Amino acid sequence: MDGATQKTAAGRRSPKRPSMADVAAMAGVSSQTVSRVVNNRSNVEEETRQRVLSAMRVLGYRPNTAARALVTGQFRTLGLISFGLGSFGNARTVDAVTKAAQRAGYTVNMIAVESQTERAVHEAFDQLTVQAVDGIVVIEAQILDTPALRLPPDVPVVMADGDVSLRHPMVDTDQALGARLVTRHLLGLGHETVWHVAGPEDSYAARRRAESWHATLKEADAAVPQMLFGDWSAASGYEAGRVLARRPGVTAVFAANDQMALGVMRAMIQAGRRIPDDVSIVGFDDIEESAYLSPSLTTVRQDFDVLAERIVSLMIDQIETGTAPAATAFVAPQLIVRESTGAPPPAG
Amino acid sequence: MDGATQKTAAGRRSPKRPSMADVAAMAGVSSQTVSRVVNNRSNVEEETRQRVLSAMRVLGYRPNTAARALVTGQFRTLGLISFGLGSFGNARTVDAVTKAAQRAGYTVNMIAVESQTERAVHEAFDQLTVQAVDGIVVIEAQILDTPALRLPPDVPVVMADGDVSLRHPMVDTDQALGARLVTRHLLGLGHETVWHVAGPEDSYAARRRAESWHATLKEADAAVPQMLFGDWSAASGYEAGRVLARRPGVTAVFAANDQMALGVMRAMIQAGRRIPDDVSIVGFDDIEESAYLSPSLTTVRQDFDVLAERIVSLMIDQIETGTAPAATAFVAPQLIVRESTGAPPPAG
DNA sequence: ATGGGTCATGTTCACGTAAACATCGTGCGA
DNA sequence: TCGCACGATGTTTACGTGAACATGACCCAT
Repeated sequence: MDGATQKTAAGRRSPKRPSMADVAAMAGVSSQTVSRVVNNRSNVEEETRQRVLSAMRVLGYRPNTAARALVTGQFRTLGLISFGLGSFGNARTVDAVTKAAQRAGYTVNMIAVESQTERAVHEAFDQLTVQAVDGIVVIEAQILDTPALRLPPDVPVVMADGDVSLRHPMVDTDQALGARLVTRHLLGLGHETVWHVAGPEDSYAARRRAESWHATLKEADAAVPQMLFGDWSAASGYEAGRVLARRPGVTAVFAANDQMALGVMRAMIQAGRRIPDDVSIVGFDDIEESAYLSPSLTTVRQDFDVLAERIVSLMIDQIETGTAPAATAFVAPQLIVRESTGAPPPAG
Repeated sequence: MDGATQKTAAGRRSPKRPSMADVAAMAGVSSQTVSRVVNNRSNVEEETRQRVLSAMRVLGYRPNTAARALVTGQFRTLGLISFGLGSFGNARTVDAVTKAAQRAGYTVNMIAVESQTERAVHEAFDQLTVQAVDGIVVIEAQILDTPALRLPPDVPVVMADGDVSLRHPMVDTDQALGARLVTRHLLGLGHETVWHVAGPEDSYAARRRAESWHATLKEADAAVPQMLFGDWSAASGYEAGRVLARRPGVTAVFAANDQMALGVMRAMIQAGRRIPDDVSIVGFDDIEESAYLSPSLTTVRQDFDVLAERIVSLMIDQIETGTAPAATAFVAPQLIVRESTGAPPPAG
């Protein structure tokens, strides 16, 4: 808790880990030669290399990251900031980024911002810069909206789900395309218009989906009904669904994610509406459950693996070249048509 | 890709970060005094401390983790190993552990093992020990079953979902209690017996749930039907559900997680069975969706936050005392009764 | 044959921090 | 009044690595 406690916290590892010097002594070479072997330099004679390698094996040598980082200034670690793994999209993104980073030889350091109070956000970033990272991936860029948040100017940043106006490279699913596919699909089935249950107002992804839904309706000369807002949760979708169920003439609902869609479905079913006979419902994300609901849910599938690959490669470019590419990359999503959508009821 | 590339990867941060020496110079003290201020030592005069603090602020000083770790041998970082965030339980556990670790001043370094081949597991652990961590949390202890995997003997380990036989402290939900609650609930409703769709055979959690289901049936003198196996996915639950739907007399099914329960539900509904009138179905996990299914799903809720708190505190105990408590802690889960369970059909 | 270039290897040093030890002043008890 | 303990601060050093530079052997072209 205080200074004294920290002093006792030294956690002695009894048999001191072997260092390069130990390996060098056993192999009968200088520690610099060991360093060359460890780093795969070309200018080491094969026989020497083998001798060093076997000494390393015998002693169980592991390079000391701290010492290496101290010298090179690199940590081969990425920081990852989000509001947590609660939402499907976040969890999938974090999972995919972690795996992509691993493939590139980087480790991922996770930071969860528990609330968007200025203090919480600051603490998270402090922890990350005090901690050793070569770059920061921001999963939900609204975090950056915190007033007076100054990112350390010398750390590369890549955003997933951000806004072009923020001065960092961004990689995201083409949310607008996804929403357009949904809206056109429903209009194409004969629905006069499409209602929308949007995600929270401060989410860039939610905003882009809503804007595109709006634009697509206008393009098609369809009426643009009042939009409802949720917070991504099934509970909020359920609330919105109860409102929509009371409204006659609602034949098609586009929820901004699958969980809200599920809530809408339940509210509709409870109100006696059949899906898709009376109402068509579409989600966004394609969570694993969606294919097994009854009826199964029409939705939009994002390619998180491609997304993550791009994020990581953009990140590593920045780290290795030291320059910030102003790139903004969009990954195309895919409409998955299932049982929850169909033609509007004839009365319609 | 090769050595030469790494050499150019030096990523120069133009304006060198200030070090303790810089702060010391500006404040007119020795760098050791700066160190004392940074570490909150008591023996620094208040006026001096203020002078140092203001110099730190002016220069934007941040302690260098690598240098500190090199000296202290501590990183204030926990390694977290799992198969990824694909499953709900994993994602929730990782999320909660991250947040708990953060509260304790630790950062979390995630490693995903992509497959359980010996090579993949080894790579993951190598990355983690090369990387700097003070301890390792293993989310799915089957990872440790990999033959010839030698954990570095000097790194503290805590398992979530492991087996007592493995020589590490473990913290887990009381899976046996959860399964017993489910089985008793169904028997109490009048079902003659309960069928079980288990998780994969190599999962300790799945095994404990299955064993407890079995034992509870025997205690009640109920017949113990043949157990089916899934892989946690809704798809595998669906397959199992199709098998069960063909079988007359199946009135109650306990699936080892909610996603498989969902698959079973869909198969039953497709086969024309009504839930819960004809068949009762129970899951495990209480994923967010379960409350909003139609019918909503009876399930078992795990307390991931308590779990994570215990994991982290056990971890930190080990790190700070250097000793491994042989503790095994179980966290009690809770049965959540919803619409998917009811009395068996009168035909019986 | 001799000088310059190349390759394997060794030596020295810096990175930024905290521990261990040294120094200096100050106050207090005998 | 003297000596000693204690508190504030400074000095030296180790931590493990990789960069820069140094050394020596050997080869090839003139």
